Amino acid sequence: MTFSALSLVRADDSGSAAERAYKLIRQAILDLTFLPGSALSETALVEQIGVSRTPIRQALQRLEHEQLVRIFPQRGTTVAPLDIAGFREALFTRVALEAAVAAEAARRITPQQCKELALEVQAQERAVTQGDDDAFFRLNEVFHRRLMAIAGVPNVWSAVDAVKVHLDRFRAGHLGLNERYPLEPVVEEHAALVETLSRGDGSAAAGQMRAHIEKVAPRAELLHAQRPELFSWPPGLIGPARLRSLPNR
Amino acid sequence: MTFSALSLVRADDSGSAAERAYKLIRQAILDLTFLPGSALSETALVEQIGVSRTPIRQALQRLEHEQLVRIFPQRGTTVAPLDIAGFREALFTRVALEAAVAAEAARRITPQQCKELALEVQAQERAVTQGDDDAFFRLNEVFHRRLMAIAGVPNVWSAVDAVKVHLDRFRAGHLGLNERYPLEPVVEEHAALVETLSRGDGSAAAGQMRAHIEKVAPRAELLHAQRPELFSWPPGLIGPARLRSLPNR
DNA sequence: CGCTTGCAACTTGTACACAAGTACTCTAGG
DNA sequence: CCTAGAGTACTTGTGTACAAGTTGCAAGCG
Repeated sequence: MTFSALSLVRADDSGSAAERAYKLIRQAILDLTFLPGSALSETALVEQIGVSRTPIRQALQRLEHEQLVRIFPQRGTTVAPLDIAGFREALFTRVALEAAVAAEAARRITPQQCKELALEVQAQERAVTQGDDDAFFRLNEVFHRRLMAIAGVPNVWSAVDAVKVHLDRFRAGHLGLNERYPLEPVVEEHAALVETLSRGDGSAAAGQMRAHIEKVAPRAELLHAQRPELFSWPPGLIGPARLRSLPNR
Repeated sequence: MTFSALSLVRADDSGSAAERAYKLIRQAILDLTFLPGSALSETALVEQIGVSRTPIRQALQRLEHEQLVRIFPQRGTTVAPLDIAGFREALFTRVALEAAVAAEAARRITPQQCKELALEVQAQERAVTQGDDDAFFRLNEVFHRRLMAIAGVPNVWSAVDAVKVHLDRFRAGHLGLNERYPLEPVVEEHAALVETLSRGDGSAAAGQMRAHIEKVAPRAELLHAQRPELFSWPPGLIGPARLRSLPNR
């Protein structure tokens, strides 16, 4: 196809060509424009995105590092299939980090910061009431990052971010399913967490955070039942048997 | 200089040129062949390593992703200085993850696995007795990875590995200091941990692991006092004032 | 009919030339 | 002597040609 499904997503010309390519390909993988298991041709991406192979390759290598694609030297590049084991491990990682953050935040938080967090939760509530899911997800991310700043470890977010994509891949929005994940309880849990933090109860805050994040756990099996084809290597492309026979990296 | 300090390290011709360049540059940064804060010229690395700019650039971008170098577009690339705040956050991250792993491992471990762990600890003891520090560090890594496998989350190691380098940079071996970090207590802590795991006491195991890893905490301030020049941008190269005036990324 | 072998069409990996942008220096003018 | 400005020598970013390797098919042979 000459017309690019990618450039229709958004004509974002900010940043370097490599950065643009990275964001476009990443978004296309997350919203299933590129299906898990399908082959990614560098030359095809060159035509679709409109930059040369160099920035394309930079983008693909970043994506391989976060395990969204898999590069087989001299053979091809594919979108990584959804993976339940990977989901479980990403969840474990995020829970461990954010529970520790919550505990530390409870020790350090100031009354002023409590008020600010409460205001953020109110903003989240408004977004949910208005049905603006995208706005809520942004505010949700801000909220979790703020807790890390309060705990004095703002850069722990980068560690969370590295695994978060493997949880977000299972979001219904990305999968084109109609089932809307109910957001009201999420806001309530945030409010309860702020209350616990204000009491300075670290271990309770950690427990609440753990439960809060683990609420997404059922998604994996649910979607595995609904869309099993997204969890395996499709036949006819780069054969999984052949690839698995050479388990590089 | 025409002669390469890098190629003298080891003539490793395995893997792709990019992989080779990555390992060589990374090792050179860790053992202070390339000093923190110093400029890294791509063309100079081309001559030293003997590959073209393309794999060099791939390596530098990987290193930037793990925050060992910093790339300033159109200006230059520098080795990241040592950073106490980064050390603290890396420590926080590793402690949170490994404590959670220890707790989960305590729930899942089998008697057979207990015996295997005990054997590993004995091997560690032998390495320490023989003064083979490198062997011990390898066995230490194997031990921590084994716990993750037992806990059912083997890939959590990649998250630990991503921050571990910012702890290892502070190791005396890398810094060329004579102070030898006493390894005997480390082995004892491992033995005690295995004993706790065999009892299935998750919360005790988590606490022991936390204390075990946090033992390295004093390193940061200690070395900051001894080698403060490694913690800031040296003057005369790419000036920190100018760089900081354009805080991109 | 089944197997082997060689060719053709892909893939990613590497090298290199050039483009775009920055910083330092030297010179000319006040 | 000091300052402003242009030029030069760097830097990283990008495009592109070519090298190395793999897959699949198809023709030929036993």
